[in-house]
Amino acid sequence: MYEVLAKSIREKVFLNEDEMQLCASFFTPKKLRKKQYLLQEGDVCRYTAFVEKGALRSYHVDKKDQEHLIQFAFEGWWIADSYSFLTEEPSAYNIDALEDAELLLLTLPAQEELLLKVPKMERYFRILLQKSLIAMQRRVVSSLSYTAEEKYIKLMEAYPNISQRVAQQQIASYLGITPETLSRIRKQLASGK
Amino acid sequence: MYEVLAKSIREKVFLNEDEMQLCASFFTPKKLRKKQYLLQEGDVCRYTAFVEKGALRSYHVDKKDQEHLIQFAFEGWWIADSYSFLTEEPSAYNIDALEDAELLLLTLPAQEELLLKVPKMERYFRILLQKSLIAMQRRVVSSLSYTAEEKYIKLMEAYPNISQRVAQQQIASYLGITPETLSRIRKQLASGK
DNA sequence: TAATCTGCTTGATTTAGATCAAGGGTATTT
DNA sequence: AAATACCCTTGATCTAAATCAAGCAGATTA
Repeated sequence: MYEVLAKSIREKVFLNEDEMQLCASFFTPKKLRKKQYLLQEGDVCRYTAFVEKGALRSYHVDKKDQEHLIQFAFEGWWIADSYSFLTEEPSAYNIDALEDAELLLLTLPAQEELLLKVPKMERYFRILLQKSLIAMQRRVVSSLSYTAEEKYIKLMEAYPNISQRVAQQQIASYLGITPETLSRIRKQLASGK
Repeated sequence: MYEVLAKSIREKVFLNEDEMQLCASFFTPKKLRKKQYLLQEGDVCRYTAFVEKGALRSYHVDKKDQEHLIQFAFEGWWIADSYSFLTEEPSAYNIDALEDAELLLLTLPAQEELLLKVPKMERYFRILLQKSLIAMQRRVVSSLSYTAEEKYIKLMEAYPNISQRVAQQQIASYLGITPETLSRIRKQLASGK
């Protein structure tokens, strides 16, 4: 159950077996069925979730009822609404499972105690956040600088297997375009290059 | 010279005077004139900069020579191209001063040593990154979910004084719209609401 | 097996915002 | 004080992508 997490941690900091065990003890395992919510708009985000298996997404629903995908999370990734998690204010986002999933949940008090007992984990989270920030920043640049087609190509280069895991409408939502536009782009790329 | 930094640190972690002094010793002060570069595209980003005074921006120039503003940085903020800083690969971005500025620079080796000598700073940087990530995420949601006008209104709500500090074209670039469109939006909002 | 969903495609039309172009005001430079 | 640069505004036109609308194939359910 904790292999993926242990691997994620060991890539960034050195923990001995005891520390790793202690660390694991702060997490609660949870299984999620496809389409099941981990977080619904209006609720406080009580967990940061580590994905051991499966796939989740976080998304925002605008006033025209359109979904906008904020983040995918596959094996080895974390997902949450950090703002709601930290402030305990109701979330404006939703998180649900795109596939059946196995998660390891960490509450805010558990995280705080974990960081007290295993201070090396400060480093783990710092490095993690650094990487997330770089990815987010890249996405901002992408949304500012590129056309729909360029954004799609860049996404496919960065995550070549993503189209095997998630529906095209999810990818369209992530890119900030409509499924129709994505379909036309793919047609265009498939034909005359 | 280090007051703003010391305040930023004390808001997040407790350091005694000695630790604070030690901490400060890893930074190099630097003054930048308006329009002067801190980082140019193609160079490796050798510093993360803490802004003690003044204002900077990071931006990307696309193939049509258009600038896209990634981030503003005023007093108390950090700025860098984290990707280039961490990987030592050439940066795709530029950073320059919007106003004369006073910076405190931290190189990667200096940061590493700082974190070794003052491990509490892991926590400082973690908290900092958490906040940056939340802000970035909000920006992604904004770019996916809102119209130009809504994005502008939200920016003004979040940073009411920004228009006194930076030119409208910079704000337009940050929002991902043209200066013409921003001008029209402002006219619209000023008149009949 | 038929029936209802769900996801994808394709076509016609619309639209938000971009682009192109010009003019005016206010700093900054000479 | 003139010259130059920079920034903002306004108008006319264009365009990438959205919206609206159908139809179809594969999966799920009855």
